[in-house]
Amino acid sequence: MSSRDLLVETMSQLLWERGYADTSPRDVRQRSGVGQGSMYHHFPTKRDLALAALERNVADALPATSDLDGPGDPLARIEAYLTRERDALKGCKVGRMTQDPQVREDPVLLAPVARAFAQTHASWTSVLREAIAAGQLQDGLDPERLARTLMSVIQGGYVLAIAQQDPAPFEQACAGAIDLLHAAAPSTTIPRRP
Amino acid sequence: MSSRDLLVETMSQLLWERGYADTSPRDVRQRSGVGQGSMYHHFPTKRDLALAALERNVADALPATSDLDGPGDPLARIEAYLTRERDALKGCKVGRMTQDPQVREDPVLLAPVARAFAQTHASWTSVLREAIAAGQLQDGLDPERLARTLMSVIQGGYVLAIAQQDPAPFEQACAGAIDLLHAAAPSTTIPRRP
DNA sequence: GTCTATAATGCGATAGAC
DNA sequence: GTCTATCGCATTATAGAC
Repeated sequence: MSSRDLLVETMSQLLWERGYADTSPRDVRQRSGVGQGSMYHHFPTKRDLALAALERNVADALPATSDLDGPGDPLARIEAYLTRERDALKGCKVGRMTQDPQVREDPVLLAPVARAFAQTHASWTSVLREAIAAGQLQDGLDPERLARTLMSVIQGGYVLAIAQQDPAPFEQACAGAIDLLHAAAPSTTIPRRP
Repeated sequence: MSSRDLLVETMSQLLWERGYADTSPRDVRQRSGVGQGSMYHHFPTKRDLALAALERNVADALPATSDLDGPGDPLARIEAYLTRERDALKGCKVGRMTQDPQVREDPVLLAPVARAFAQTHASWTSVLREAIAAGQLQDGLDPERLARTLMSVIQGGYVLAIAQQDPAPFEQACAGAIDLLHAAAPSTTIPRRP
């Protein structure tokens, strides 16, 4: 593995574990074993390295949405995505970045994060639209809104899990969302004949 | 206002705006105008000051749950809480702390955060139980789970809003949650007589 | 590309006078 | 309680040889 790739890989890990503000170039050097000179040759500033690492983290995280995009029963895809194995105590490597002021205030650093969420929102909207069309969810529900709701359940679930130092709240949040989706199925009772 | 209170107040703001790692004792001094000697007299370390400020932020944030606890129609209280005016781009002053490794890894600093979430969860569970008992939500929904789900919607909504630098995703996430709750009302159609 | 040396600035605190 | 002075170390680089 080239020094360059090693630096990006290491910074990606550290951004996930510690965030931007709390990760120093020295941390990256020590964990990666790459020397000072090499590091500043490939990446003139910490920000440059962080940008590359952030893009890598986004590229890492997005394939998970293939659960949503893939073919098959829409509601089943939604449930598969919501029950997918996740390390709740580590949080989301993309969502995490929104809490780092130096990332959030820097349009260039924030851009990959915004793109990732926009794309995920599109996938969610699409599968929800399908579920409504298939009669699995009540007509009249707004797929774009619901997409925001379900994305939030995941992102917020991480927060609850870390606060309690226990993955259970994350799992309960997702399970509760699935319960709600089931409860929002169109009624199957047949209205009394007029 | 005493120097001590001024320090706590200022640290509270900075923890909300910038987090723990990215806030230095010097930042606190400069914004508060309190001198070095005073500061280290009242708070021997940055961590001591942060703990006091964190407890203040928790005390600030909890009264909002009175929307949930208060008397009246349970579902209306839920909707009131979910549509309450919030500055989505600033995020949650309590939830934010879960993303600071130095807070999350320090049981003493994390404790007030965990307590706040536990208490909020209790309020949510209680109002949801009432809503189910009142026939506003389908019987068989689990109030504890649903409480996690709705708390997550709020916490995650902040993440989406910051990622897009736009409060709309937050509002949509909450609106979508309300839509889902309405869709999860018990069916009012009368089943065909057997 | 990688190395070692150097440096300005900030961080988080301590010391001791008033 | 508040002030000023000082401190050792980390951060975020830069310089220039190899």
